[in-house]
Amino acid sequence: MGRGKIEIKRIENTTNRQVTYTKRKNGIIKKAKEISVLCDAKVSVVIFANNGKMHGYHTSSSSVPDILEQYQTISGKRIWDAKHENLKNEIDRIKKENDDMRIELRHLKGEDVGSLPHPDLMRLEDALETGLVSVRNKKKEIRDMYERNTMKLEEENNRLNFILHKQEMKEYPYEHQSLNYRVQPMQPNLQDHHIM
Amino acid sequence: MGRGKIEIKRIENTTNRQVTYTKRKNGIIKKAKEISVLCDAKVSVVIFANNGKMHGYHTSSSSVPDILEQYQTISGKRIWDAKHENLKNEIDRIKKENDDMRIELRHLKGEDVGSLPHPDLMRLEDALETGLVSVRNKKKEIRDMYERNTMKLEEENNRLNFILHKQEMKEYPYEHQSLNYRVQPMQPNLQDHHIM
DNA sequence: AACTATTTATAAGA
DNA sequence: TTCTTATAAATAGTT
Repeated sequence: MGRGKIEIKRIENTTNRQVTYTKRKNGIIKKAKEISVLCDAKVSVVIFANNGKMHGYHTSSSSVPDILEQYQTISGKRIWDAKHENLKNEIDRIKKENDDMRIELRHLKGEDVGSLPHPDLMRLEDALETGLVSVRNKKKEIRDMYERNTMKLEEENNRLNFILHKQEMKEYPYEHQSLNYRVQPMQPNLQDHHIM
Repeated sequence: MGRGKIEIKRIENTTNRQVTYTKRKNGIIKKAKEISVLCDAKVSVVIFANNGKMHGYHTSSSSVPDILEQYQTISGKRIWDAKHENLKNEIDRIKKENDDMRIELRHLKGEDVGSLPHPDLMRLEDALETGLVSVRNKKKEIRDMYERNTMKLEEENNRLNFILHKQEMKEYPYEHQSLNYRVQPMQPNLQDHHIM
C-alpha cells in the first residue's frame, strides 16, 4: 500500500528499513488500539527494532505481566517455571554442598564423631594432624620472625645509642650526666624512680 | 477502510464485533509478520478477545518470555524479580556461608594458613587439638570395644569347643585326633606347619 | 465466507 | 529527516 508494491522480505537499505519500521510500528500500534476499543479486547504488542530499541503497547487495563500471566495460564505454558526450577535446583545443590561441609567441619572439630566408621576416623585424624603441623609450623615461623625483628631492632637501637652517645660526648662533654639519661628512651621513667 | 467510515468505539452488535475482531486480529498479525520480516524486528502480539479466547503471534526466534525479558531489561521494569529476588538472595546467602565454610575447612586442613594473623592461628590450633582429642578418644573407644568383642568371642569359642570336644569324645572317641584339629579353626594351618 | 466500495496505511518522491 | 501523494492493502458493510 504505497506508491509501489513491495515484496515481504528484509529491506536491505538501512535508512529505508528504519523508516518503514517506524511507519509500520505506528500502524500496528494504532491498529492494536483500535481493536482493543472496537472489540473490547486486551492487547499487548511488543516490538523490538533491529537496533535494540523497544516499543510496545498494551491496553491500559492490563499490564504486560498481567497479560503474559493470562497467556501463560490460558495456553497452559509454564513460562517462567523453567527459570524458577533452575534457581531452586541451584539452591538445593548449594545447600547439599553446604550440609556436607558443615558435617565435615563438625567432624574436624571433634563433634559428632560417634557415628563415624573407623576408617573415616583414621582419615580424620590424619587430616587433623596435618592441619596441626601446618598451623604449628606457621606459628613457629611467625615467632621466629618476631624474634629476629626484635633482635634486629635491639641491635639497631644499641648502635644508635652508641653513636649518639659518642657524638654528644664530643659536643657537650659537660652535659654528660643528663645525656646519659636522654639516650635511654626505652626506659624513660627509670631514673625518676631512682630519684624518688 | 471499508464501505463506510466507522468511529473508533466499542461495537455494540455482538456478531459484528466478533467479525470485526477476527478480521482485524488477522490484519494485526499479518502486519506483525510483515514488519518482523521487512525490518528484521522481533515482535510479540497477544490479543484477548472479549469471550476469553486468546491469540498471539511472536517471531519464531524469540519466545514470549525472551521478549518479555528484553522488555524488562530495556524498560528497566523488574517484572518477575519479586518472585526471583527471594531465591536469588537465598542463593547468595548460602553461597556466602558456603565460601566461609570452605575457607574454614581449608584452614583446618592446614591450607592457606599463611595469611592468618597469629591470634587466629592460636584459635585454629586449639580447635584442631580439641578435634584430635575427640577423634582419638573415639578411636580408643572403638578399639576397646573391638577388643572386648574379640575377647568375648574367643571365650565363647573356647566354651563351644570345650562342649563339642566333650561330646565328640563321648560319641566318637576313636576320632579324637582329627577332632582336635577341627575345633581350632582360628589357627587352621598351625598344625600343618608343625608337621612340616 | 466472499465481495467490493471505501477508508486507511504506507512506499516512494519531494 | 518530515511532508506529500499515488497506490497498495485492509476492511465495513453487503450478499
